[in-house]
Amino acid sequence: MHADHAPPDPLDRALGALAEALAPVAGSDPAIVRESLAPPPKHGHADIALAAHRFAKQAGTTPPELAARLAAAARELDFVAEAEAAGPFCNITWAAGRLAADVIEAVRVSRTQGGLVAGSEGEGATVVLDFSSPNAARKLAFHHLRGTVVGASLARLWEARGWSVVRLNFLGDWGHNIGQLLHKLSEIPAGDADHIDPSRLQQLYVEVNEEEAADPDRIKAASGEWLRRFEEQDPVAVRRWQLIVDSTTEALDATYARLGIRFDEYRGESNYVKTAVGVAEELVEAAVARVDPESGAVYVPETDGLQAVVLVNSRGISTYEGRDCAAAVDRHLSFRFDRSVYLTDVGQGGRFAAVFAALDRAGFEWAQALVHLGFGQMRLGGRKAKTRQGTAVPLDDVLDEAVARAETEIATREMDLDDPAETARIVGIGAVVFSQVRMRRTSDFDFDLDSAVAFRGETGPRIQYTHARIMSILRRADVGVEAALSACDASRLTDPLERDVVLAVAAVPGATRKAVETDDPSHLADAAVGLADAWGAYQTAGARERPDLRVLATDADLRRSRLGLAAATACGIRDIFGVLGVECPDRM
RNA sequence: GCGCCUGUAGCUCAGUUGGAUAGAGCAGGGGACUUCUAAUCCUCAGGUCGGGGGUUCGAAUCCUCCCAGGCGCGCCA
Repeated sequence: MHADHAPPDPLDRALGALAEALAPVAGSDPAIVRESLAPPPKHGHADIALAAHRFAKQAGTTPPELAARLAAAARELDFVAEAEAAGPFCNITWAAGRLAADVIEAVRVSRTQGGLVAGSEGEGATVVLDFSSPNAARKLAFHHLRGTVVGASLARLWEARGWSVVRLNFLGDWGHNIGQLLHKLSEIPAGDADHIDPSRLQQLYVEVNEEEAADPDRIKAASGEWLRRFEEQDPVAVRRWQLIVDSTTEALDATYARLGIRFDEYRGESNYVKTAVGVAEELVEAAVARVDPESGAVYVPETDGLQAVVLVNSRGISTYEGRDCAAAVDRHLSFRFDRSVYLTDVGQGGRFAAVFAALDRAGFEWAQALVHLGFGQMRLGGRKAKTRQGTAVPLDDVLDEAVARAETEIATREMDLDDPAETARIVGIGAVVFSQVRMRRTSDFDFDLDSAVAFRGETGPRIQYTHARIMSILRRADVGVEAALSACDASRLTDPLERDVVLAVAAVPGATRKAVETDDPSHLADAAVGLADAWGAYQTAGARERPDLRVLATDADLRRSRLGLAAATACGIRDIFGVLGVECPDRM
């Protein structure tokens, strides 16, 4: 299943071997047994369980009897510590020392293979990912946050799994708003027109909208006229348009940089305004689209559950959907993708489904590789965070606020840091980023800066803190991560609290696979929380009521074992946060 | 009107495709700093899984009907 050079996954191997051993007893296929293995409810003590109900009839016995037989078979395995029937369930506990040794070794090996999140599903394949999708002349706003952060995370995840990823930003650089600005720029003296400061552009945008509110007819006419001039490649219009786009991307890139994000491609919507008409004609020739005899508009009629799509309006101008079609063609020609992904809010799913289906029926065989991934709607204090001109919350403001709060928090502690401001930046931004990837991709959720930046509970900063505490221990021991992993004798890690940490580390590869399968980085966030929970309980116990669990034990062998576990945990957190886009300071 | 989505603790969310006594975090109560970083940890309390009916050994999960929200539905982007 896994490519040779992907790091080993001991838990996966153990589950596979267990399924192989139990399948004959259950009278079923190993793959089916494997799928049925599930963690028991919280109150149980076992690590993994198999419900015997579904196999009993086939095995010609009752569920409790079969569970007993399964337990007997499981006990024979050297990596199983105990197995027992509890009514119709067979509960299995892994042999702690054995699993720990495999897990630490897997982490050690993974250091040279791209980390615990590495994999090879995407080897040799190219995926184009369209995400963020801002509009010209507007700042990146709060409502762009989710798609931007999740998209960047997916891009890193796919790269870790071998894909060649094209990060593509589809800029809204055409339409009424652009027309307004082309017109408004008439007010700028020619001498200033080499460059427009982003904040100035923003200001012009607000002003022209105010003017339009006061005198709609005049501004709409002027805007339409400028848009037409731009389409005809009028030199003045083209130059103004370029100023707008340059100023916009300058501002956008500054904000993206704060989030550690860069794009490989900016493709503006305006590139497709004309080519979309040609693509629409192709769809008409393929009998997928029609020309409305009355209006002259080109549209794809409603078909089996898919909404109708207008490609060209009655004035002969392409619509957004028409441009989507043209852009899809362009992406195929430019990148020869194996998969072309559009990450937008879930509400646009219907539209994309209709567009993709139209391209497919028109005979573009690559249209099968077009997929829409939706993310849940963001709410701000229970209200819809909508784009309303001028009133949208700039993302930079949110980031500034998060960093400011981290600064305040840092000021209250005694830890002396080389660069408190830099730490505050990492913690504040990390808190915001983590809040976005924590939820399942498709869940709507209510964003509240206070809870995102609370720095306690299931937050980025708490996980960063866990990592920093581990690094602090390694510093005291004067040992590096690699050395600690190599020197570890994991068979000494037998305390239940240590076992929990081992299991949390062991869960990382599986969580990554799940994230890939579901195109959802939140499963990685879960694994990171699991690491922080397990390590936090262990380290705090060692520091308080359980001095026998101190990592820096006097017994040299034990100390080496625990340092190895510490290093493995730090690696797990770092590997995951690397994909999620959260930095991990060594001190905080 | 048609279609899709959502409804789980006071709040924000999980729930591994039908399995055991439905889980976390926050907020609330009670504890642990001479100790490897208290941005931590331990503990308690908190639920008719929106409601009714159905399917079966077994339902938060599948079917159906209601109720309450949200989103989309041929010339906006």
